Amino acid sequence: MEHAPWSKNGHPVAAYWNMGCPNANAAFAELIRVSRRDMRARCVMQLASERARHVFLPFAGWLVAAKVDPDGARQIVDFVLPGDVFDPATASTAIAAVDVAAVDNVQLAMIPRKAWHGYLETHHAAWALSVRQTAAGYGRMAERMLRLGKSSAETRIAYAICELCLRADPFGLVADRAFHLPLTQQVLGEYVGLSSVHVNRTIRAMARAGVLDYHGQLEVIIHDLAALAAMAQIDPAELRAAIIPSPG
Amino acid sequence: MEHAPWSKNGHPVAAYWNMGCPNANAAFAELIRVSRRDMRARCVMQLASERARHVFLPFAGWLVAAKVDPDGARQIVDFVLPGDVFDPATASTAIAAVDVAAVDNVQLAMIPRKAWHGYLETHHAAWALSVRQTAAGYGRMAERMLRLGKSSAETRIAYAICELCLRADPFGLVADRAFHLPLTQQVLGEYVGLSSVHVNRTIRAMARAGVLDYHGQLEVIIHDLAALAAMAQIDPAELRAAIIPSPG
DNA sequence: GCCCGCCGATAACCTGGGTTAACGCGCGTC
DNA sequence: GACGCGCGTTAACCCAGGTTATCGGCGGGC
Repeated sequence: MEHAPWSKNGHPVAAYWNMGCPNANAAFAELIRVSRRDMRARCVMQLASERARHVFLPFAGWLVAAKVDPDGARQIVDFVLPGDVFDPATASTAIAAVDVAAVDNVQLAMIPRKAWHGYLETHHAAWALSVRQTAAGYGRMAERMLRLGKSSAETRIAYAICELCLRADPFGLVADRAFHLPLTQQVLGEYVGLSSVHVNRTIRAMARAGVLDYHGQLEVIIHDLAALAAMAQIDPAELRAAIIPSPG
Repeated sequence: MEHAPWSKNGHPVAAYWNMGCPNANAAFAELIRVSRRDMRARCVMQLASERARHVFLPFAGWLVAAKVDPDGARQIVDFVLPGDVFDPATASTAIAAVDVAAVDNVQLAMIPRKAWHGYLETHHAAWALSVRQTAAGYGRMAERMLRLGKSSAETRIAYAICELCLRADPFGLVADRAFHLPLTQQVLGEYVGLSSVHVNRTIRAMARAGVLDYHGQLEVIIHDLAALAAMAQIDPAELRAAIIPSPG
């Protein structure tokens, strides 16, 4: 992993949010400069129902937005990938709806919410991108809710793999059909609403069926994309359009 | 139900979105005037993955945002209540993420998306309200996702009743603890991810336990709010803050 | 008036996935 | 090098909730 990627204008995340506008570039760089952080895996940065002070913008590594129920079971509401900006605020904007934590080691910016919203109000292209990101997040949650409510374990897991593969792709993390999810089976289970044991059963069965291959820590190789998409009950192109915020 | 409520300045939904500003008032009234509709129960106004042309603003009656899976099972992603503005667009903003349909008979405005977004850009208070509504919707989905993924039937249903009671309240539809949900048990099941049979089993058990009372078509009376909140695993005040977009 | 379709209510039966427990492996610590 | 711990893997058991079927009531259409 490269060193301090946000300091480089050429970093894909910076380019994504600057959108080539030198004016925005300076303002954005200043926002980042003062709010960059490194966090270790599992570090919790925001607790649900505490004050929401920052939006989160990872440059490298993944975050989770999650809720924990009284018995300690965790449901992951969404992953936050490099380039995504995540605002945990609820209706009463001072309070966070969810916990935010690092999945793996993360380089990110924790930007004060007011500063970020000020940036959006004065930089129209960034604002428009933010609107598309929000809509994309809504689309993802709708898709996942459908599967959480109605679908078999196989469908849920196949869908999660498709979704995360698509989302990981824009920043070139995916070579062909082989890619790395920085997730334990436990965490994947918290995402799709299954126990880690059943995640294991299901993934193994998919591997046995020749649909995909994987090695520890979810190093995934998709062998039969058509079959995987069928299990996930999606059309890859359509899902991409619904779920990936296109820049520009 | 009163006649053509949108034509009256005093209508609570209009007041909510005008926020007393006479300028906004006129612009808002014009938006509504040209886009108002009446729809019968179950009428579908938007199909997922078709072009998203309108935002939906009900004045009376409820809408659903839902997805249908290949076997025809429907998952309700969110309800749209009087005063809520719902934009079904995805990441590629031309396409809708979800179906939108009327739950019961509905009086609403179907406002062209561009016109609505233009209104928001030129009326700051309305824009701020819209941001809070979006955040509230996110908070609701996060809460419901937690329960879809992890919780028992009892918890899911108790939560749904609490949520819908809170949301129905702001427009004075709730007298004490008695209120009406315009839902069949089938529809409630599609909301919480349960079969209608199991919804019935669970609600009956709750009634037998003295927590609530109800009569056909979900005419609900809450007898023991504390017990219901405990089942739902919520604190009512906290949930309200997270989920209800306060005006102003 | 009759018919029909929708909804609530229940019972009987079945299964997908949770739970628990046990084992092996790789990695970091001391 | 020994130990501990997190993770993947598998097997055995069990139950919450799905499925199917049946019945009664109610409202709407003709």
